[in-house]
Amino acid sequence: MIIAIVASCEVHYSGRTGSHLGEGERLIVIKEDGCVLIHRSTDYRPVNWQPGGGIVQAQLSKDRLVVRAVRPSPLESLNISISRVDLLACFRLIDEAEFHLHASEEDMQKAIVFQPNIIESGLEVIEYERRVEPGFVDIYGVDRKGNAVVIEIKKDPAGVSAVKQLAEYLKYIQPKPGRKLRPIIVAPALAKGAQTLLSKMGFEYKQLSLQKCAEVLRKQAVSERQQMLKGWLTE
Amino acid sequence: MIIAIVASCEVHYSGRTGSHLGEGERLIVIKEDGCVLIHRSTDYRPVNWQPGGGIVQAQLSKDRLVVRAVRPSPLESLNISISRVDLLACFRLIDEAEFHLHASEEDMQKAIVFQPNIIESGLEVIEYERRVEPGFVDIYGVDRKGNAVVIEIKKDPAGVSAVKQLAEYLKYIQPKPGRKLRPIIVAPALAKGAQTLLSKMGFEYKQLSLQKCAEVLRKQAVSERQQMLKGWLTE
DNA sequence: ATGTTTATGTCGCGT
DNA sequence: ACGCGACGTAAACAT
Repeated sequence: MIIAIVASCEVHYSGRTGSHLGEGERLIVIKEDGCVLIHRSTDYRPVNWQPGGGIVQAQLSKDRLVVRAVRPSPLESLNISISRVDLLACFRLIDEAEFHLHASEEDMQKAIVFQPNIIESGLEVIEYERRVEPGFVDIYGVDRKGNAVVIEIKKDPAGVSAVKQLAEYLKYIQPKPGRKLRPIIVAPALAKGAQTLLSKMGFEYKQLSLQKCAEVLRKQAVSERQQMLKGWLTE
Repeated sequence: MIIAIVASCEVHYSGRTGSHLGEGERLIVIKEDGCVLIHRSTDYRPVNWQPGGGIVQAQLSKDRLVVRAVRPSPLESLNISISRVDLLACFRLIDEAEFHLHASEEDMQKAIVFQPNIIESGLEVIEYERRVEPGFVDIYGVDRKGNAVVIEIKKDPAGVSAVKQLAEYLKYIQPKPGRKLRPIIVAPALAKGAQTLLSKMGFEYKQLSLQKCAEVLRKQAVSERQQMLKGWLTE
């Protein structure tokens, strides 16, 4: 259930701080979890609001309709005093769809840590977020032949700056004697000028999409859930 | 102008990261600054959105209405594919009112600077936002007996972290020889564990409400207006 | 255009 | 309940 109201109203807020908004026309939205939004004709953010979880009540007082939303902790209350209603629409929204946010850079890292073979067969991850002087190396590992692998992950097309960043890290990393050091850029794509510098530096590039990582993480979530179940069953 | 649409739709977002939301009924709001909000039947935050400033366009494609909102920088686009519209309402909201947010932490500081006796009679403010190594001391002053007073202001109930922050500042402040240094926490209330640490450190606590500060600032505004009038009259 | 700080930030997670 | 960190944080402000 969701209620959308277009009305002329006055708004008072009092809680962590306080606010007042004089009479004017706004869009008021009240949702079934008790959250309340008051939107003016511009701005992404509501001018006043109340997060869900609290109590919402309405009462007729003199010639105004007063809607009050109170949150217990932290104690704060929102008062909407309505003088005229131009639209009042209630809808029971039928919406069973799952919302899916694709992998961010951190998720790409998690996916590689969980399943290093999405980069290359035989790769083993030794460490991630390894501290080096200028920052953190995303992933540090060893390939099938024992060579050191240093991976820089980008969720956006990797540009010249990504290559330079990786080059910077390499100054502080020494492979074991007799072992090669393989710097690899992992990203969904290579940006315009990056290929040239990449070749010049002798770095490798491995294409990896956000979708692929999301897939791996879904599998991981499933397997973790199964492990948990197994744990309960054997107790 | 504000457009409120209740419709069954599918949403794709692509930009800094990506998301997908399958078919379902939602409330879509499009405002005159080009911002777009997609709300489900719960949650304070929209499930998908686009901040204002970009381009919003709509087109009929086969048997679906596609609304597309693109932001140039960072480049990201929101695609809403609508299969059925249950409500479409447009309003030119007449709303000239000023929004006023009162007494934030900064206003508390202003109130104390303008009228130090709300903290304690005889207090004089020497400096505010005084730079010390780890940050800024909210207020630095001298009490009636010539002791140095260092005030840390919190608009929320002051917790352990506030006490620690004040303690940190003290390391960098030396009172004149023979004078005491009085660290004071000013806040509307003390949070749970703060009292213990406060006593241990030997700090003081002065209760000050946002309402009180708002009152002081109102008086100040009035007196400033009177000063200004007086100035005009004597010109 | 880019970086830094604030927010009635909100939200989720661990203690 | 509190503390801490992440967020498609967004927005304001300074550089």
